[in-house]
Amino acid sequence: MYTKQKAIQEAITSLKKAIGKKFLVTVDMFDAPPDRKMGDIAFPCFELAKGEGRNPVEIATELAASIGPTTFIEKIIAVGPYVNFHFNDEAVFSAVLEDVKRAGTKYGFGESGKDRKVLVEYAQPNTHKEFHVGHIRNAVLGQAVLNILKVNGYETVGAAYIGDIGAHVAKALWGFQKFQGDAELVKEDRTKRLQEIYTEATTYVAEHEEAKAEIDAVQRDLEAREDEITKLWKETRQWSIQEFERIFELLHVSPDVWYYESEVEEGGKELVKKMLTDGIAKKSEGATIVDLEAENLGAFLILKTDGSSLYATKDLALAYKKDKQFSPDRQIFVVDNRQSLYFKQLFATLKLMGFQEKLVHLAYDMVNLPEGAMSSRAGNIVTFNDLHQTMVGAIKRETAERHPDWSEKQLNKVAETVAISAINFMMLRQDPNTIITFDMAEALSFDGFTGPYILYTIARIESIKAKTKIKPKYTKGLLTSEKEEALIRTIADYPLVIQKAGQTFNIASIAQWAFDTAKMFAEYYHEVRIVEEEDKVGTSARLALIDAVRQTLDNACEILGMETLKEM
RNA sequence: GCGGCGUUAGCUCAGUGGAUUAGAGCAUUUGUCUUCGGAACAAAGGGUCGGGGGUUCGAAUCCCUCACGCCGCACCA
Repeated sequence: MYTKQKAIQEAITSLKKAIGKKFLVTVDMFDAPPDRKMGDIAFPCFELAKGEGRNPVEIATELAASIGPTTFIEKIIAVGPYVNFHFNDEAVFSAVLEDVKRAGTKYGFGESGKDRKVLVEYAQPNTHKEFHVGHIRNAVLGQAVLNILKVNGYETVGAAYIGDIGAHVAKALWGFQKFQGDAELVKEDRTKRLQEIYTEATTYVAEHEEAKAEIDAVQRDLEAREDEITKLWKETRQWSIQEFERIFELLHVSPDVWYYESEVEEGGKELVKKMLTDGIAKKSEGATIVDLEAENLGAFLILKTDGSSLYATKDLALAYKKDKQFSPDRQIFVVDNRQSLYFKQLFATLKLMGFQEKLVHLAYDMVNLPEGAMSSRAGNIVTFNDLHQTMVGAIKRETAERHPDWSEKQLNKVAETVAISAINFMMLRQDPNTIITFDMAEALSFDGFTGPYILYTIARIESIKAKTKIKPKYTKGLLTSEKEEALIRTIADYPLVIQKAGQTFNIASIAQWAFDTAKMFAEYYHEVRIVEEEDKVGTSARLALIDAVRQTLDNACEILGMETLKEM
């Protein structure tokens, strides 16, 4: 347990003693007072008063008067219907800095997920199409969820699930044979070319009705694993997969296991057969469905009339496959919110089948362009490569101006790191349930609420540390300015932010915390001279503080998939 | 038609288990800096929290209703 949590426990113990057994005080009842001057934590008395049929203001006054100071709490004052607890700054400050020093890269880690195992499915791009900014949101969000669970003590499994089969693949392969043939294709261009072919094929089909039958034939041949088309499928599929591996690595997205739709298709069909025998599924209008009318979820289609599989066919099989391989307590599906009904149906069906694990659909909204939704069929998409290259280019130019003496290699490394921090932060700073309107001009601005601003803060602290020989060491009573206290408090808050995010998956709150903290440091830096060679004790204390800021920011960046830098 | 989500400053977004004059970033205007990195800091202007009604001492936040937008509702994924 970290200092602030300990302090809250002290407040709980005191309150319990004062109230007695008639009312249970818990951690999540505490609020933050609107103004720090009013106290560090507040206990609202509304609920307690309601139970006793009394005035909350009166109760607050009584409670405050009957509670005495403890190790971390020095004053207890009633303000209206709230009992406000003021921390003992000296005790809390040194304990917080000690926490960070002791835990280091693990500061903020908790154990709320101890002995529980969660599997997160995310990163589900389709092969034969390009990876675009919408896929980035999915992959980066899923990875952050995985990270926050890990940090809270859960055992985790991250699962990518690749759409490597189905109608879109058939169309792409048909298009490849028709438009590409044996023409030369260099390695760097091949996935981009696949996307072009897909778009071209879509346009062609719209104008040539007869092409549809040809594509259907390709799909049949493919499902029958006919030699020639299977060879082309395997080859082109591999291009996409290699590209995904490259992109994931750049984004710090690292699934533990990769599943493919092609490997669960057959198992899914068998499962449907069994469901028919068991009476869970039935035939309807030639297709196979699960009747979920009783739960107001309509009919859930699990096999097409022609006996070919659907997304649902494969998802049913995949749920069991994950279970067999990892037996998690919970499966989380990071999939866009258009799929909300689908997942309700899928989960209801699995429940009917006796599936035990807790299932959660973590929905997120789309990434749109200023002119509207992206469509890979129409080809108006911003791909990862477009965004990445534009960003790296812009950052490299800016970095070169700042560091004319740097080598090409150094410039590339820094531009790469800053670009990814900007991309990941952009995707994570906003509530998942809201549309991100992607604007390239805005994406290329690195001021304010952005990843580079956070990285810049860390680089600055590193730079200050590197310029003095004085070692960081906190001495009680030396950090008393308003900004210094604010910084220590935000560091003290961090473990609670992490714990809460582990329960709510509110990754944006971590991004917000990181920005607020970086902002506080910038204000402090402009107000106070940190290194004063003639004041060794004071400098030591300030260095201890800013190093704790750096460490905590670093830890937050790790969760957000942002690598940090000593110079940029 | 039914259901889900959304509507807060010019733009992009926080805040929604009811606490003071509703916050941030960008943009605009004006400043700061011979000193630890200006991807910085300070300040100003800018808001009937979509409309209406209700509950409450008190509502952006809870309830009802209307409007607008996006999405979903059987053989796509």
